[in-house]
Amino acid sequence: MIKIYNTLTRQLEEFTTLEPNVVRFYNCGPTVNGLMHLGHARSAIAFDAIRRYLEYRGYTVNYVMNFTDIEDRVIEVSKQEKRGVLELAEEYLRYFRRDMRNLNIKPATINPRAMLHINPMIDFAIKLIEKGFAYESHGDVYFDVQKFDHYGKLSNQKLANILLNTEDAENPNKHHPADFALWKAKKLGEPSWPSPWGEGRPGWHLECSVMSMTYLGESIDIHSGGQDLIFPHHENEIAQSESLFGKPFARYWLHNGYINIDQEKMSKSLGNFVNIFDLLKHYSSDAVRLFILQTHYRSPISFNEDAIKQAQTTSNRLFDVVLLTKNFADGSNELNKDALNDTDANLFTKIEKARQYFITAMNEDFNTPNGLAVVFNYSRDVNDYIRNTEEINGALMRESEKLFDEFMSVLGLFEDINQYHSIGTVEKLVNLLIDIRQEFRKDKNWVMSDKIRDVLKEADITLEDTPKRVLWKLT
RNA sequence: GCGGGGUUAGCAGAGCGGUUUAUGCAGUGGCCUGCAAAGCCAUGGACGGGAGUUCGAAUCUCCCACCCCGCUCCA
Repeated sequence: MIKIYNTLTRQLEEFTTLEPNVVRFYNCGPTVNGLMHLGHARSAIAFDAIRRYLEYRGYTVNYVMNFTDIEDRVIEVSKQEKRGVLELAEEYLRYFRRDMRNLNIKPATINPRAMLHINPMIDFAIKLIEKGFAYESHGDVYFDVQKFDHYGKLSNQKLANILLNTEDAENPNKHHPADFALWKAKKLGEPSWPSPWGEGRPGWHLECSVMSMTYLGESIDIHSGGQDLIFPHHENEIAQSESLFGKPFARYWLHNGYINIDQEKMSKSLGNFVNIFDLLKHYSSDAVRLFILQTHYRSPISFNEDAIKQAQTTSNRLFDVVLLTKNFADGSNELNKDALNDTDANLFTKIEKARQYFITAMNEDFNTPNGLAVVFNYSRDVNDYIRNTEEINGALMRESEKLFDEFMSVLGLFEDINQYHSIGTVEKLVNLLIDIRQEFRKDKNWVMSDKIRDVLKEADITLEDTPKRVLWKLT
C-alpha cells in the first residue's frame, strides 16, 4: 500500500486512484523565460521518480507537465531582451527540453503549452462568469474569491489573513483585493488575443485548470509542484476548477522542498541559482539525480560543491557494481532455486529481501533516501559475492541484474549502461588478453603483465586484480 | 500579523517512542595485494539548549535560541 503526504490535509494518506490502475497526474512545469536551474531540476526529478515508481508498481500514469509560455514573466523578459514573446518562449522551451532529456527525465505523456490553449481558457472564464464566480471589469476578468467558500484551504489561510501588496489592495477594478485575474486586458506592446472582453491575454493560474481538465478530466489524482506554488497558484487553480465543476480538483497535492544555497532558497528572483546545463559540464546526470534523490522530496536540500562531488563519487561506485553484475549475468540457464549452494542461496535471499525493502521504503511517501540505502546495502553484498566467490553463478547474476534494472528504472539512473556492457567479440578478446597476462603474472613477468594492463587502459578498458579473478570494465 | 518547515557526526541525509542512533562521501585500522585500482571487514564521531511525560525520547509536551519558506516574480 502506497502512502502519500497530502498538502491539502497535511497528513499521510493511503493512495487510491479514481480509475483502477490509472493515475491522472498533473505536474506544474516551469515558466519558460530563462534557463533551467537546479531548483527546476529537483522538482522535475522528484516527480519523475514518483511517476516511475507508480509505473513500476503497475499503474498506467498519464503524466502531464505544462510549459508556461505566455505570462507576465515571459513578457517581462521579452521586453528586457527586446525580442518577441513567441520567439523567446520557443528558445527557452528548447533549452528546457534539452536539459530535461540530459537529466533523463522520462518524457511526459504530453507537455501542453499555455499559448496553444487560449480559446479553452476563454471558454473556461466565460463559464465561470455565467456561474457567478467571476466578473468582467474594464476588460479584465477576475475570479471572485469571496464566492468560493473554501478559498485558502490548500495553504491553510483565512482570506482575512492573507497579506496583500498595495498594488492589489488599491486595484479599483477588483471586488476584493485577493481576487485574481483570469483574463487581463491588453497593454501596449504586449501580445494579445481577441475575447468577449476585448483584446487581452490569460492570467497565469487559468492555464493549469484548463489543461488539466483537457488532458486528464475534471478531477485528477495527483497535482504536484514546488512548495512556492501552494499559494497563490494552486490555491487559485482549486478555486477555478472546483467552483466550475463542483467536485474536488485533485485528490492528492504534492509539493517538493527547495534547494538552499548558503542557507537561502535558490530561486530565479534571488539570482543565486545553479544552471543545469553548466552543472552537467562537470557532473554526470546520474550524479545530479543521486544528489536530488538522496533527500526526501519534501525536505530542503543544502547545495554545495562538496555535496555534488560526493554524489558523483557515489554514482561512479554504484555504476561499477551494476556493470559488474551485468557482465556476469548469463541468460543461457534457468536459475534452479532449489539447487543453489549456500553462498548462492544466501545471495538469492538478499535479492528478494532487497526488492521487498525497496518497495517498503518507496511506499512510505516515496522515501528515495531509504530506497537508496537498500540499493547501497545490496550492492555491497553483490560486490562481495563477485569478488570472493569461487564460482559465479551466471543465472543468479541475471536475477541480480534484474533487480538492479528495477531499481534503476525507478530512480532513472544509468540508462546508458548497456553500452558499457561487455559482450561478444570484445569480451572474448579481453578475456584472452587477461588469460595471457595471468600467465605472465604467474611467471612474475611484471613488465609484460603491466604492459597488457596499460595498453588496455589506453583502450578504455580497466583491469582489476581480485583474489578470485580479474575484473574488467569499459570506462 | 497569519500560515508552514527546520536545527541529527567533517559534509550530505534517513529515522519521528523501544534491537548496537540508517545510508552515501570523507577519517582511522585491518584483510586482500608484485605494483595499481577496487572491494570487503572493523572502527571513531551527532540527535540546537532547558524542563517535563514515560519503564524507556533524536522521536511526545512545554519553554528558549537560531534558521528557512509562503502571504499574488519563483520548482
